[in-house]
Amino acid sequence: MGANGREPAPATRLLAGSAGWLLGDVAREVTLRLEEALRGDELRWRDYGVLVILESAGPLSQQEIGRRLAVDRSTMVHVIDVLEQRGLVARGRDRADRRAYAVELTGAGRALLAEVLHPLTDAVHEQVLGRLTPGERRTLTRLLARLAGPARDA
Amino acid sequence: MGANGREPAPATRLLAGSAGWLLGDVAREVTLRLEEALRGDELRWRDYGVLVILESAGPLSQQEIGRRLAVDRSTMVHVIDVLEQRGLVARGRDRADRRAYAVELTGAGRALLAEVLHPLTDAVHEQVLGRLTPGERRTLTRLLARLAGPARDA
DNA sequence: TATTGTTATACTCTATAACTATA
DNA sequence: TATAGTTATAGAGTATAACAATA
Repeated sequence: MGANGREPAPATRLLAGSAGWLLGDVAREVTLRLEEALRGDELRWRDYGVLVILESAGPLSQQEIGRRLAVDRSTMVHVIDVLEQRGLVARGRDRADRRAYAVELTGAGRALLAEVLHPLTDAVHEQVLGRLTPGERRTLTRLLARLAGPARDA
Repeated sequence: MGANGREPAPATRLLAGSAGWLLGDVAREVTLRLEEALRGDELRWRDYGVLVILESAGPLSQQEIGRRLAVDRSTMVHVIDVLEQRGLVARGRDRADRRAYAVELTGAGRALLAEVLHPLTDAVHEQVLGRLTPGERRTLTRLLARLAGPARDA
């Protein structure tokens, strides 16, 4: 009898009007479609985040990965457990600090990203952004990049 | 020891680059700031959504409100309980269907929206969008409005 | 004394199922 | 028989606190 799959935020399409609300609406749609797309591989948005971080930042401790995702280290234990059981990451030891793991992508993890996950998310972005012309898209990207910068207070 | 307040989505600023990821980053920042701003009035994003929906769509049943927010009716019971206890909404009876409530804004609810909550969210939007010139902002709004339309599949 | 990973535990959020009163 | 609201309950998700190994 549920109305939800397992979405993070409510779908308040009613509030639209200003750029702020529209932003939320569009982003929510992207997120929902991404979660939906990843479901086929039994991955959550967060799992994908771990893999992408490891791909771009090499071996990291569990705590460091959690810090970048705003997830507690105690929560990371299970997240990494699952990814390790699926053979997508491996817990190596950090030779400089034997308390910490050096979590790294396996070949399988790297391949899954390149062959499945990245194309999947590209496709989702394409579905949503495809309504714009290439020129409009460049404009949008430029404006959003201005907004996405660091510290910005009124 | 937590890394979170109670955010919905992880903060993966690392993935930025394309419009799709930037969109998520900016929207996440808006959401975090909104939750933060509403915390002062001990309201969650969802509570605000209920009030806004009632403001724009008049008295509605709990189930209908839940449908618009993608929240189950069993969950709505407590949401409305709290808002009612705070005197922001009232459970009237739907005279056409005595099974259903006709939940409506009270004067206090309407006043809180007008005097506190709407200004608050406007301020948050201003903080994030304020980096753009008025012209850029109009452009952004126009582009997002194109994206926020209904059904759009590749 | 501080930190990484771990575990046990508790708390929050939300849905499912069963119940009631209506329809 | 079906529906709105309610309640009890269960599950997912995630944090806090305490512990072992290491720094």
